[in-house]
Amino acid sequence: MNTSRKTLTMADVARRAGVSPMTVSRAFKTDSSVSEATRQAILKAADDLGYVFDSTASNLRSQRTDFIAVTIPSINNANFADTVRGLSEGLKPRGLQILLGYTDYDMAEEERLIEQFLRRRPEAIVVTGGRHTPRARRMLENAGIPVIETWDLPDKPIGHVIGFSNAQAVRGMVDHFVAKGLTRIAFIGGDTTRDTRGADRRNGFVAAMQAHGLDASRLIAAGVPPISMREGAEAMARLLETLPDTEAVICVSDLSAFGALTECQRRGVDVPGRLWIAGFGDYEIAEISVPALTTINPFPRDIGARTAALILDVLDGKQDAAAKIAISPELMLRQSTG
Amino acid sequence: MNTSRKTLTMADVARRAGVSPMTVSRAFKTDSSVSEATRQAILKAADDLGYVFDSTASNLRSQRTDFIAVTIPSINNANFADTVRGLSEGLKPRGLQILLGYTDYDMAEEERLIEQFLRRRPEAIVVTGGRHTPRARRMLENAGIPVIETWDLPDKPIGHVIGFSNAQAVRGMVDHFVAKGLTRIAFIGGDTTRDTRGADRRNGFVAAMQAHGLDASRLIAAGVPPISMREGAEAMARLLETLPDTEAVICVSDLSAFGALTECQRRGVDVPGRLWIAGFGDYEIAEISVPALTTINPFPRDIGARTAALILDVLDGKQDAAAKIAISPELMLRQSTG
DNA sequence: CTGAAAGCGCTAACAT
DNA sequence: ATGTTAGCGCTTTCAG
Repeated sequence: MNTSRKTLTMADVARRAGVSPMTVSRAFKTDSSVSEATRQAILKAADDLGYVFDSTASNLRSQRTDFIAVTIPSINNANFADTVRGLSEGLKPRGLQILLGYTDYDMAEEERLIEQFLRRRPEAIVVTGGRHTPRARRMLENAGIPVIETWDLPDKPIGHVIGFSNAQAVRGMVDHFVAKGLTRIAFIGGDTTRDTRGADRRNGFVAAMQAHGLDASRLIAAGVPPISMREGAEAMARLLETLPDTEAVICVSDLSAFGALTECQRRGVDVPGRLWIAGFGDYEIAEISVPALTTINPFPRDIGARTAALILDVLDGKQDAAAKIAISPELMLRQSTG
Repeated sequence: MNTSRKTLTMADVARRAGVSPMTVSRAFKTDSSVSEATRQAILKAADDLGYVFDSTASNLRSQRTDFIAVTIPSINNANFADTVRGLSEGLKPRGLQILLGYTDYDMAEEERLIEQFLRRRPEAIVVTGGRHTPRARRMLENAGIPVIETWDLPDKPIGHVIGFSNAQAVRGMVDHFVAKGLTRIAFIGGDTTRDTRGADRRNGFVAAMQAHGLDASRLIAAGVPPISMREGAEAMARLLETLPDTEAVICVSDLSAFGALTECQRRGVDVPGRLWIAGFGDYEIAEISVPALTTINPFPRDIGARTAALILDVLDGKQDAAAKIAISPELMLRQSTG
């Protein structure tokens, strides 16, 4: 590792290539007007010297960073990872780089992250969810860059929105169960103070049950979000002990649903024979587990891909009004529910 | 969204607070010498105006970005996510921010990413694995910043190393199976050209089998890494059809191992009664699936935490020699292997 | 504890 | 197609 060499600048490259620094600068931009011979000579000189372009200087002078700031609740979540992948693939052709941070499902942490990110002068900022601390909201409103809220359809969006109603998605599942003749339906979710999307799903469950005139009190709290497989299993154990006549369980995510399923397997409770189980997210495990899990697919990758496309349009000036793009989650019926 | 307001600078804040820009600069640094009254007045003025500190200018002038560049093979992998979490938690107290990129298990993509990252002038760079393209290697060697290779123990490290031998970890599992009297052992892995750690695991399997004088040819290629649960299931289907007398299968990861297990469940093949299955990574699913999966825990979070600690030491000048920290993966014996 | 001057390395703007 | 000049918004450095 070479730690001693002094920093090389474009002036060094220019001297070696026998041109001005400005020409070096142009040679490093693909689209600019430099003769091909000159460009090759410059790139060769740069390579010989071991010059590395300095973005920090470029960023300041050009007032462009080519960063897109993105906050997600957790880095360890296949759904959000898919969204980031969709985003990243859409942005890469334009040389935009993602500045990724995770909030741990904590709005105070989100606020801190947003502040840090805005100081880095990103071209746009993407946040997960439509609820924020007042200060975070103010910072986003005044950021002077495109703001995109995802994974939700907030009533009062800050800027652009690409998402779906978590409550309504769960309602569709409840409606399906009720149509199949079930009435004793439970919900396994996390502490509602943290994961606002999880809370929205739970609220959707309660509202849907009440709309059908059914008991909406079979609610099992599984701990602090994100709910793990283990916590799903523990919640299922409690459900089986306290409300053994339950006919179906909707879990806040596929991970907790799978955990719940394994608890049934350990106890010899037949799924779907004695109990139906459903999740949320359409993680790979839902498709492959035995039995396969009924779930809701919110198309995480599409959310990312469409967010990327929107950002490019906005930066190109092709989109001036605030966009509101509603994703339609799909109910995926599988063996775990009959 | 306010898109029109012109950019505010420290000079604006200084004017409003009745001080010089330099004092404003000091007020924004926690440790600097400004009277508390002045600092409060300045922060209030900044808040009133809606001023947001500009890191791009700070970065250029101070020649510090507080970025730590990190490349991982995939963003959608719980093991790497845990490493990033450990890293991030260790770096946060010092205000260091992770610049995260994923290579898709592709060394050419890694090279591109490293080049992009180095232009951003990070304080250090962390890469996953110890194999790189020649050019990537050269860039890292000449970067002039600490380089940490993780998740591997390369023969010729570039700088610091924090990891383990993937081959040796698998060897330990083979040894265990052989000690239990098994001889017909198979390996399910991906195309070996991409995932070098996966290839190392496969090589470790072959070497261990040969060391025991056993047939090492029961190798099922499951496709392009990363191997999904579904691909694990498909590989198991092929294994059961072509080599039905196999007694145990070691899979390149827990995800493929779980997929393989589900295929056995669909076919009524008893695990561990007729066949043993083991994975790698100690993902949550290995612990909770029924039967629980035998696996190897490489302590991903520790890798991240120790990498963070090392970076802080190096930046503080407390560590000058290249560190080589060997993690000892642990064999986790569970129901899927007897 | 506070201020003035200078400059980090690049590129916008204007020449030629 | 290439060069010159100036300056992006901070912070280093030196004074007081």
